[in-house]
Amino acid sequence: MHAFRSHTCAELNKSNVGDTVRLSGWVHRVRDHGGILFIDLRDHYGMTQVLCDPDSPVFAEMEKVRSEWCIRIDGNVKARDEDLVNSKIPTGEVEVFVRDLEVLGAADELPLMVFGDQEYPEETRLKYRFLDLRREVMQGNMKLRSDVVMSMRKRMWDLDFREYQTPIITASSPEGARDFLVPSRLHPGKFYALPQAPQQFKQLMMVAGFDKYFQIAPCFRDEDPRADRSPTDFYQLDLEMSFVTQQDVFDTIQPVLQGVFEEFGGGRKVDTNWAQISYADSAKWYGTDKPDLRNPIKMQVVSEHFAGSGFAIFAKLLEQEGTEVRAIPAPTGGGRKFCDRMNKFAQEQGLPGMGYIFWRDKTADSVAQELGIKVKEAQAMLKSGEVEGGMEAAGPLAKNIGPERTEAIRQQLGLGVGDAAFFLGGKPKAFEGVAGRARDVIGKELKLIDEDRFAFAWIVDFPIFEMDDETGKLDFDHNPFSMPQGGMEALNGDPLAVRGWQYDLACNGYELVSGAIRNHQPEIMFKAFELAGYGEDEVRKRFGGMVNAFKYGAPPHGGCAAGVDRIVMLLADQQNLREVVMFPMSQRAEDLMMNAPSDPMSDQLMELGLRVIPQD
RNA sequence: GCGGUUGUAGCUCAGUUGGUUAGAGUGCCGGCCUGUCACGCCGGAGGUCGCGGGUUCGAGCCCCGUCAACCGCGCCA
Repeated sequence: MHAFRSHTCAELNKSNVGDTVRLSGWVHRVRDHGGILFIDLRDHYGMTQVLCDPDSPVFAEMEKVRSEWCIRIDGNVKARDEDLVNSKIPTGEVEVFVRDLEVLGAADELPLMVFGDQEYPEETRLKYRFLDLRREVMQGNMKLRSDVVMSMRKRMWDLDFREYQTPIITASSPEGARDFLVPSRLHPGKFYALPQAPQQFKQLMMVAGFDKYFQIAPCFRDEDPRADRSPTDFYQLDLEMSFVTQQDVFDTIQPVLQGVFEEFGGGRKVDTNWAQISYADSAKWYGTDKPDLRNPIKMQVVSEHFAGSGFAIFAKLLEQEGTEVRAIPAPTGGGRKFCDRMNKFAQEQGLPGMGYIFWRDKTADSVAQELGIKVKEAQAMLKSGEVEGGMEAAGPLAKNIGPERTEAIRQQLGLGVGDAAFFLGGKPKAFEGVAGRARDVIGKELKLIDEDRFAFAWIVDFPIFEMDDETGKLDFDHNPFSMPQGGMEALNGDPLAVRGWQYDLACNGYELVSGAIRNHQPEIMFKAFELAGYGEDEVRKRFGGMVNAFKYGAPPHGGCAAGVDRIVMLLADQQNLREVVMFPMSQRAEDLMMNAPSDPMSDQLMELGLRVIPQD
């Protein structure tokens, strides 16, 4: 017999009754009845109940094993009586009577239990990741991740893409995120960098004529983390193709991702029509470039109703250049308590507040006020129909701007009794972010979001440049490698008006994909960099390899990269990336299990010609 | 760098207006138990209430500072 097992813990069934078997696994749970002892033995594949009584030669030893010990047992497969079958596990019709036991690895008292669904603090889970990973949910998440990656690979191969590896140690690229630097021993004082993405390499592959490239590529960025952003490294389904337009890239990647979501989405609805929304519209309607389109709320500009109105704050504001007032409609949000809570939310987010109007059935209070009569009389008149009921607008804003403007707003937003609308004013850049987050919160609180759906949209027409408000300097808004729409001609006009062949894919409020048709013409590239304040020498120094390559017959090309971790996170229905990463860093970019980062040995530093500046 | 939340037994948590010896569940140790599958019953050990300072007759609780974890902002071509 094999040294460790004849079967896995998921394999045995009625057909094995009478067999002598050998199983290895972990002690999931012990139920000791004195004269009889049950142990659930678990491995990667499943669970088998093994048992023991004083007839077994190893009964005394079996009584000593505890949760999460790794053991090997030999025994006989027995059928369970009909009333003892456990229908919860596939092996529930049988059990194994233990005749021999070998403790392969005993376990100390556990810092976290594998059994059960107790929640544990991240710190504990990360420090004892190997235990955390033994839990059923985590085993499932990791298997899902592996399956998703396999499916992506297969789908890409089926589209005639091939997977090529690119360097992990490369040159620092000055644009974009912060690089991880790697000191060079052979060139003391010089540094390599880990790639933020294989961006330049994949473009060089296109110049080299490979036509269709993809890679499940590790990317390294030294940026502060978020729940949906790993602080050190993450994986992308990276792809690039030659002789394509933006639409070609969309038509290529959509079936791949849609297919993956359909395959692993557990029956949740997957959008088949992916809208294309301009960056400007997305900002206006949703306050973000990665809108959650499961949320039906669409913001609207309502400046005209406030200009010159009795609401002085907005009326005055609108006299300034570049300002506007936007409304966030909130269907079913028509209650003072909810509106006040949202106003408070805006204040917590750093805005002065968020005005609101809500619509309700006319109350006796307001009829009484209007007619100068007692509330009781008003009640009676409403009831008898003497006074017409109907709808009224409530909230301080409605009073200030008067009934006509209020009604015009209501009609524009298409709202009715029981609904509310929130208003934000100023320069869009200053309030858009908060508006977007408010839209999320409103959608969640009012349960307007269809949780059972993956909602996709391409966000297109990103601006190439942005103006730094403080310095007044132009800089790249996104990435400097994108082709401006309109080419050289466009760059000779107003740079802030130039849009790029550049796009993101938004899904349920996450940016899942980012990409572009690349700028493969050196003159256009130099011009773009020049506008952003980088001279030709500078560009040659920083991107020399690629610029040089573009002088030798560069094909038009483009592509994108999809965030593998985020895709798996959505599929696994998790809110945090760490749930789908085998060995993630903590929020402070530390590996609590491996103890990284750590102090270097002094001879390591010596060899590299480095000295560490002490931090007080 | 900034803001929010949290920090009490190995683990998950409760702890009232500041008031006697800080509790529960689970795990651990011991005892009983031959059909459990979240086994049950009895007993026991286990605490720098994150850390430092302050207010008070008295602090787990109030104040100040600090550390850590997480969430968010800035940042993320």
